[in-house]
Amino acid sequence: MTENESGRDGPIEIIQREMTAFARRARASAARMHPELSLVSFTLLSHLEDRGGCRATDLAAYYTLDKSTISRQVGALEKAGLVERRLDPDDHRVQVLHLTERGTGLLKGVTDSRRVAFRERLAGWSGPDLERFAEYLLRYNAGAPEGEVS
Amino acid sequence: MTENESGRDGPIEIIQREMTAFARRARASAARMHPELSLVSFTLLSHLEDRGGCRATDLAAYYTLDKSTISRQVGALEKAGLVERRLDPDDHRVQVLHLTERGTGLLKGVTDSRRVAFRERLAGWSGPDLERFAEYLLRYNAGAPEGEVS
DNA sequence: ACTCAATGTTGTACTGTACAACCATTAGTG
DNA sequence: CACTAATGGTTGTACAGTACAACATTGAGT
Repeated sequence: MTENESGRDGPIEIIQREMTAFARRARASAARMHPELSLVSFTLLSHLEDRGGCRATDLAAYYTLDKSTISRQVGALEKAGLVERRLDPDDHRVQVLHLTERGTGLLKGVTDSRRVAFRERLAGWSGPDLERFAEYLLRYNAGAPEGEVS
Repeated sequence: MTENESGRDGPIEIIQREMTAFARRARASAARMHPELSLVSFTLLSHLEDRGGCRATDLAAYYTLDKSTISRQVGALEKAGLVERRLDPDDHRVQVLHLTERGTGLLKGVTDSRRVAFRERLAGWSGPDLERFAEYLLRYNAGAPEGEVS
């Protein structure tokens, strides 16, 4: 092994820098595009839609966020009428969270316009390049350290 | 063009989701790894090192941050002894920012340990895959919307 | 010389987040 | 069964990061 691992450090440096750059911008960028739904809210709502409802604890575990953070986020989403809490009849500690109709609608709008933005941004890419890039990202994120599953 | 642009939407959806997931985690992840230097501080210090010193306004423009944000960030970095402000003799409005010795040292430490982390995370990747992934990320970020150059 | 632009700092406010203390409820054990 | 422990959630508090607007200082252009 050479000093920089046989030239692997070049690409690694770039990957590090570019992922970091992206991360630094993403929140603000998302906020500019969708002032009505932050990146965090968007992902929480998406998760709710994917799962067809889940508990606050599940969200906390999935996103590695504190339960208090989730509690307040969900509180805000509820106040905005995007989410509703249903008491679980079997376990009265639990509130099952569901998208409201309004939440579903807003999520759909934002999802669509995000898709359009990504489509535009990736417009010049060939099909195979898109597929490889997607695959690389999956692989990269799958290797996330302990407890950072998404 | 079919409804979903000839199957391009699959990968696009994945790219969107995975980039977003990464962005959501990056800050907290960086903070866990390096409690002594936030992701933002790290990038500011890096920029200073790259450029060999620059003005607060340059940082603000480069990172699309408000000048007040930069002012306070730099203030904190200065208080921590990582950065020093030198009055520009030609223009007394300007402070040229430079890494201190301590700043250089800390930056080096964090940079190294980040490199190690990324190396580990990408350990199973082939050379060509690393290169392609790096290339894709560059290309992707180069296509960032207006004013989001890094 | 006067006005205008550029550089920064400070006051204020909001979001996202964590941690710790707490309440309510359920589960496990002697 | 009764008590203790674990689980689910909320609330108090604190901090980082950020923006916007008002301001002070300094330099530039007519």
